[in-house]
Amino acid sequence: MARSTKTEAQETRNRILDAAQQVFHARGVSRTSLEDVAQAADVTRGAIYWHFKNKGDLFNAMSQRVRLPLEAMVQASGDAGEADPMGQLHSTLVLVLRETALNPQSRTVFDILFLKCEFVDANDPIRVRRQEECTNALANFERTMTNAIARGQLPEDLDVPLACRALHAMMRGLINDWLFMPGKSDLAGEAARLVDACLDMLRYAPGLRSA
Amino acid sequence: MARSTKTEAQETRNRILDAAQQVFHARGVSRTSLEDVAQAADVTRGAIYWHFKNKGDLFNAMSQRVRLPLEAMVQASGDAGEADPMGQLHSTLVLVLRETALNPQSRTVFDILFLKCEFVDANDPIRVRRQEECTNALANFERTMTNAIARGQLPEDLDVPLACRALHAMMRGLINDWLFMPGKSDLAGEAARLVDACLDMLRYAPGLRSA
DNA sequence: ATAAATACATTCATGATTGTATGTATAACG
DNA sequence: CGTTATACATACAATCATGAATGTATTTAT
Repeated sequence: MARSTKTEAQETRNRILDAAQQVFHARGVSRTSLEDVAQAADVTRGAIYWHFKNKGDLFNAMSQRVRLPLEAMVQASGDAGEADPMGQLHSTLVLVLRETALNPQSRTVFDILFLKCEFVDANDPIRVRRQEECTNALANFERTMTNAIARGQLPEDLDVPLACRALHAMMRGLINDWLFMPGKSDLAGEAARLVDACLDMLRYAPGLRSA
Repeated sequence: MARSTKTEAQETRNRILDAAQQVFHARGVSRTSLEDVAQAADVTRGAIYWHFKNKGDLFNAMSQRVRLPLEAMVQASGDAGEADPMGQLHSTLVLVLRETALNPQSRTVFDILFLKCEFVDANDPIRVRRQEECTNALANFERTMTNAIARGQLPEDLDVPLACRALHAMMRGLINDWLFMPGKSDLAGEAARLVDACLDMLRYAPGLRSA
């Protein structure tokens, strides 16, 4: 009924974000009203409208919480001075898969992003952000691969842009398939071998060489 | 205002399906009301409720129109008696990618299925159907690969289930990435080389061999 | 200590959708 | 040629979600 201190306000803000995450996951984004979120967070809609502009703003804040750290991880792996670029890439990709599979919060948010929300128009800020993420990941892959070529870890005639797209597709497909068919595979357990296979593809697939 | 002949009724039914496809694509599934669909089809909601039980039923019918033919294609490629299983698999996968990229109706429906609808609960009939499709595709891949191994086209110690998952992930990822970042790559043009790369991975990647 | 800003709760007006119920002109059928 | 089922259109009731407006008890700053 009243005003709380600033730290308490941050707590309620986090409670709202947690509640949104849970309810979005359970009911899908478009089907959940802010009233649903409010009840799950044990506040009223007034509190939500105080902290966030609207549902889109809330959704955005929720997804950023999980995606920013991962984005940073991928970013860090694109260091052009890395002495063992393929080894670094390998451990980063495995980490991403394992984080997806084992960290409940990451899994939940990815589940929402992949299966429980709609990307309507091309200018949807959330979609634009994810596209930027993709572009970023591709750029990091490209840096890593050219570095790997320079150090003899990848063939010189590798078609780098094509290889980057193939690698990215594989990673996204793995996460997508695992989320879509839960319990049908052990992503965390197979992560290392799957990433091995991806990187082997870069090394050995004639189809990825330049014409 | 009145009753039309049976063939005319089928026409209106198709008009409704076309309209649904278009409006779902433009506005996203959950944001489009049946009134929107009705206007786009130049009928009233009464017509929609006559032909379909509700929005979910309409959505289901719309997606089946496109997916059934593709499913049949993949199914046909899983023939255990095929003399050149890898060649057959190659042309089928290329066909799927090209169909996705070049057939506007396929592209639109896939765009809806991948980006513009929500898969809420595990028992959602549409989701169950897609899961069945995946399981089916994986089973076909498995038949093809064991056949290919028998004919010396793939290494004997290939970890077939893992390889199937890798292949499926790659295909889904390619389609997903292309839909998500339209205009950033030429899926149809690169289809053959990308599929080459996938199948090369099966042939040459040590990471996909059994331990 | 007082004024002002804060962190919410409550209330209200409005619009949007849904499913159903009912009306109706006509095609199909015997 | 009359009846019946069909293929819709129209009308209705009920629910729900949104956003803004307003109220209010503190907290913070001065």
